[in-house]
Amino acid sequence: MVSIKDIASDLGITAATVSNALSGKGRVSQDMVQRIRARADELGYRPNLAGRALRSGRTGILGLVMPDLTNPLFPRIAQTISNEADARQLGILIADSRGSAAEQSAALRRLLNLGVDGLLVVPQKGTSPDPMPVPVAVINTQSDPQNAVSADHVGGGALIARHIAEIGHRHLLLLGGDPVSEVQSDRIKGMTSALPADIQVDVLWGADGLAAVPERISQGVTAILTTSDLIALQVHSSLLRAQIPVPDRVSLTGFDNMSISSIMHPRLTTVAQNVEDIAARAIAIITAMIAGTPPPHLGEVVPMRLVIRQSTAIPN
Amino acid sequence: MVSIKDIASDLGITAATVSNALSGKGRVSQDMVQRIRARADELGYRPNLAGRALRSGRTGILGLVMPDLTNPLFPRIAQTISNEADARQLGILIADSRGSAAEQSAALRRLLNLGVDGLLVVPQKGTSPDPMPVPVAVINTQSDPQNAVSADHVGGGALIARHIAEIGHRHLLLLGGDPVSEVQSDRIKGMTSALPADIQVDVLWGADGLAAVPERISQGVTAILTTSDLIALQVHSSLLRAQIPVPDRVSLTGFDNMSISSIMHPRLTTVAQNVEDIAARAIAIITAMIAGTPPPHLGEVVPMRLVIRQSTAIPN
DNA sequence: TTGATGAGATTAAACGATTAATCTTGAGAA
DNA sequence: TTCTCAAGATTAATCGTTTAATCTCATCAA
Repeated sequence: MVSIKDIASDLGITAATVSNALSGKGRVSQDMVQRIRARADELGYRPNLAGRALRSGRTGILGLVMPDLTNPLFPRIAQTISNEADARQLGILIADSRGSAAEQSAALRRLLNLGVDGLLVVPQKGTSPDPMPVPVAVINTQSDPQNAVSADHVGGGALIARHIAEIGHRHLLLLGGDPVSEVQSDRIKGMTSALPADIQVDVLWGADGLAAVPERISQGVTAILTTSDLIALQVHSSLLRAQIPVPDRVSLTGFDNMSISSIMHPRLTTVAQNVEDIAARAIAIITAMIAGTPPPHLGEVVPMRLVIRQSTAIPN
Repeated sequence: MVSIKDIASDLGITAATVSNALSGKGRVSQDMVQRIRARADELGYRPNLAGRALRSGRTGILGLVMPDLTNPLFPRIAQTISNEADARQLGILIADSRGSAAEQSAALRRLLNLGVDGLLVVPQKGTSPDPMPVPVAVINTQSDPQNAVSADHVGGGALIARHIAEIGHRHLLLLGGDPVSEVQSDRIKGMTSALPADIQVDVLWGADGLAAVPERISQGVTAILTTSDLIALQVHSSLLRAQIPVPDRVSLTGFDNMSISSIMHPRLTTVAQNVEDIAARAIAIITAMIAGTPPPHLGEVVPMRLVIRQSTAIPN
């Protein structure tokens, strides 16, 4: 590998001048800068990050911890954050906290050992990351006091509930995966708080809730609002089995606009996160924290967008 | 951050002794080793990777390039590889090559700049990674001469085709996404080569193939074999729209045993990769290459496993 | 002529870990 | 007593980059 010294001895100058020229920091003549740049390109010079990290105390690598990479939402976030990081010459080490708070702590520790400058954490439901020796930015939801930036889950819940109310449904079932999840709780909260008082609302959670679906429909529920496209897919599957047509007999909504939601039949009405915006803000915040400058707009939430498809209809 | 020097001055010895004690390399008395270990733990010492990398020329970080993180198969592979790497004290930088060969080259370059010791590449369909200054292990399929390890896609195709033939289907439609993909071609190849000569087989690709599904069914096709669960889901969706029941009128199979395949209704008959085994072998191969020792079993394929569910049935 | 000034370069130290070479000490042998 | 030997430690250099401090000139003003 070609180092700064190779370029220097090649041009009969010292390493310091090369460093100054390439970083644009010291005083180097225009002419010299040109020649150094040209020679560096010719030799295919790539700065050695280890050397730089050792001197500067920064590795230029961020850690990203996600609760479950097999949930299609998270790879999308990871992908977007990676792109955003690339643009700033940063690397992203992705870790999966696989369902448990203990795994989350272990993942954080591993990333620290690898020398990350800062951490982006989408926390396990119901947990907060332990204090860390490097800056941490949490991506969760507004009810988490640690939240650095996130989608407006409350607002998203309100959007979809209002849509369902507007098209005439009067008896709803809200179905969440786990009330321990702040995100899902906020979504449910957003739904309930946006609904007029004359609408009857049942809230159920988890597998029990899923199992209760046919019964509730027989009791008059005409719309099922879930906190995730994955849950909606499961509901849809159980409705198919029970021969209950969507949306003719019951309307169904998801959350997060995953790719399956537009492949399903009927295509699913859902709410989309502005993943790009969230990723950009998260990176902006963590880089500011690392640089020691005041991070912009801590705790801000990014509006969600209602995506109306064929799984919701006027009740009959 | 506490360094080796802190421990040394703390115990009134030199850094070299601490390094020797912790790595078990030089000659250090048992007693001294004990004391150094104890003090290191107390102070919460974590080796600085930049220092080590600078001296040793190794960063302990591998790059993993995948074609599309939003395809649920790849996060699963990434997750498994990360786990395997963790166990060996290695870090994994994940990059997404997002659908194009150009993106793939760019991703490889970025990972190189970040100083990875080696690369694991699941290549874009129809491409081979450019030659690299660090070892590269390709995870693709047996027809790729560069393949270091992969699932036995041909064998997997044979498994599922044989199953369909055995339960009595005599007119099949094989549906692939893109013939340029070596993986998908091998799967189709495996299917066709395993089928008896008296079975009628149509092979179609892409969106045109998908559109032709109802027509082919009217021409007597009783089973549709796809090269991906995602394609199967799309087929299923179009069959639903056309009111063609699965598996009563037509059997349907996928590939890769993604999580959606067991959520769908009917649950999808598919073929599973042994992702853990592939990940373990891939890491073993790349670490051997990096160490300069001969890599074990280059080009081996890992058997796939048939997963029979409710989307396939005896034709009527 | 002397001094001040500043552009343009160099020197040297530092970051943390590793390791070959060297030094110190005590024990045992002759 | 002197010599040998090895265990147990230290010394010093090295990896590549950055940067504060310093040096060398040429230019220009007084």
